Amino acid sequence: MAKNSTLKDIANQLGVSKTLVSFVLNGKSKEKRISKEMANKVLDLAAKLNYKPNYLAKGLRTGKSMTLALIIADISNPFFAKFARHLEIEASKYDYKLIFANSDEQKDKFASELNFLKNGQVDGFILTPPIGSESELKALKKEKIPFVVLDRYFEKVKTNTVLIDNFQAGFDATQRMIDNGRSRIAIINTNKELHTMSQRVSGYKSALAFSGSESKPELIRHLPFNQDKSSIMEVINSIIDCKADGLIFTTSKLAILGIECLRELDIKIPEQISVLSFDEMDAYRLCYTPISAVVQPIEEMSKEALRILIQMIDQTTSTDKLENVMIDVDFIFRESCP
Amino acid sequence: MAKNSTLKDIANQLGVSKTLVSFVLNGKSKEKRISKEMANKVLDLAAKLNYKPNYLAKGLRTGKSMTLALIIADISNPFFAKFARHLEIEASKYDYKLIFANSDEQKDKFASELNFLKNGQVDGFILTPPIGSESELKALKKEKIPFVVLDRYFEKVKTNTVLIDNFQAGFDATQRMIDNGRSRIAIINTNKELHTMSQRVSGYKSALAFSGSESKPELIRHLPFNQDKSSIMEVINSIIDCKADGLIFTTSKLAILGIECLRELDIKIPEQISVLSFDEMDAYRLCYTPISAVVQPIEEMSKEALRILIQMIDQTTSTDKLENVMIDVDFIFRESCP
DNA sequence: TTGAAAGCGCTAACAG
DNA sequence: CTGTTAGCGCTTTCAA
Repeated sequence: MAKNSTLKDIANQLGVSKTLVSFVLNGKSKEKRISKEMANKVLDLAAKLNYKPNYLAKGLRTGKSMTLALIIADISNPFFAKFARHLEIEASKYDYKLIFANSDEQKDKFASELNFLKNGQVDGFILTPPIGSESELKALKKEKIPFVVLDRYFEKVKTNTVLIDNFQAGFDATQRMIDNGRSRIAIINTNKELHTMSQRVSGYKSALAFSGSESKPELIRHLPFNQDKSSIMEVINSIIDCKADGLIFTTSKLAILGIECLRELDIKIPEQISVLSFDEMDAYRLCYTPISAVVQPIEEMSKEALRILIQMIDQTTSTDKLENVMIDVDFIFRESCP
Repeated sequence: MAKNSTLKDIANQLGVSKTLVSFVLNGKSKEKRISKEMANKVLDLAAKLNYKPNYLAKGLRTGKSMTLALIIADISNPFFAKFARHLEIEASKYDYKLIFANSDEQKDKFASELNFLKNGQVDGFILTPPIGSESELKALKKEKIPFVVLDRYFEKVKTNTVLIDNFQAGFDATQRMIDNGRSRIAIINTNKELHTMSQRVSGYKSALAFSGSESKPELIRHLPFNQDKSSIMEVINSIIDCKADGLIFTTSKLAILGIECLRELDIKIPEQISVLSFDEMDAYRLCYTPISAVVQPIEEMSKEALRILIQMIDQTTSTDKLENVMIDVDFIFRESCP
């Protein structure tokens, strides 16, 4: 690794002090009333030497590493990959770098990744913690480490959180099917221990109740975290036996696999069963099937999350004003079938 | 941000020196012949104080940040997301953290991201550089910064590189269609300036030549970087007019969109046109269409890339033995239709 | 077996 | 307007 030029190099070659160079290079020429010619000399030499500040040194001194960490379930899940994408764009706007790690939705892995990164190398965290991470979040709060929770909600610990109103989304989705004349609407869910997920089902139930019909247990199905196609096939067969005419998938992965199943069974969408999916339009685009969807505005959520996080970091020393903000970003309803 | 406990804290509380504590905590008790009881006292207190080494300080001192950077086209592209996933898993095995950035396949963005990260904060790079990044790579070499190029090949600059043999893959894919009795095989390509991409087409041509038939220009089509469905539709219509009976997509994005087009045109796969895609089985799985595919073993490629990179980093001071290794990872041929 | 001290590159009082 | 100095937390000679 070639040695980079340092502040000292510039200072020495110019016969001035490191302080002066530091001021100029940090844009404090005005503030510190440094002569224009001096400033220019410094700037020129810095450019010529291809000077790059050493962020380790800077960070060590200032206590800010200009690095954020993102701990998500799995970066290869397109939903999270899109978050990563937009978070990186936003972070770079603030001159922050982004480290990421995968928790695989496992509490222990999440905790160890988090712990590994809690060492002054990271100024703040963006997290989608797995079920049961309350104690980790509480620890972070106690340690006053800035973090924001994305697309997750923990009833027992107040945090800054960015998500859509999943209850409302579930309600609207169901209402829409009711409005379109569907009366036996099924819902297939997964990760029901996740608050956001259970809220979607609550919204569904509420919409049904609101319209006078009551929800039928045999049409409400929960699958474990790692669904394979055969388990979905089983559930779908069972809801078909129950004469479902509408079907809501609470995740796009469920939808993609589920639509494959419907195809294999020669069920027509939306004629025989009207289908709606949460999260993505991927299910629609990739399966080339006319369904509607509740879409999370990933870009906007990322922006909000980063805005809050940066604010928290900047406030760390001052008043702790920004506590426990819950940002409900509006979800988007995409229609593609009646 | 709560203040973490430091080496000094431990040293003071135990009435010993920082040196001693450092030795113990870095597992050098044996080597430095430190008494067992002393070592245990240090270890115990460190655990009690929840001591975490400050990586900024450590890095500043040792010149190693234990951080790698990944600069890819776009993390939200599933192909790259999978790389990110496996690279992170591998990196953490070596106790490395991973920063990522997106180049959007733009030379300038790539250069500026790279430049931003070249500051001692990063020990090495994993790169999929866009077309025209030769000078950046040369600069890295000159600066002796460890890096490995993934899934890209630059004829004009020798680097450590990990990729599949795209020529061979193109050859095999085509050969396979020929073996299955297809005689008018079309190929739709994109990013033809990318060496890996043009190699796929070269392999295709070579297989045709090898079998005695010559390649027909009207069946070889190149699309620009950002393809939309309408441009693909146009190309597909044209190759159908040319009576193609086989079709090779050189990327999975092309395949996914292309298969949608074929569906809309009511072309039967594989009866009317036999389809093969590069890169992923996503096209198959998601479109639920019987096609075959050349699959890149992302996990293995990631492992190789990281193995090489770590080796380079460790060797930085010693002999520069590891120069310009080209790892050809075996690709996988997945069959699903005759 | 252990400790003192220097220094990685940078910033920020404080002093002139 | 510019310089001196101390020190962030850690590793590493060198000395005891």
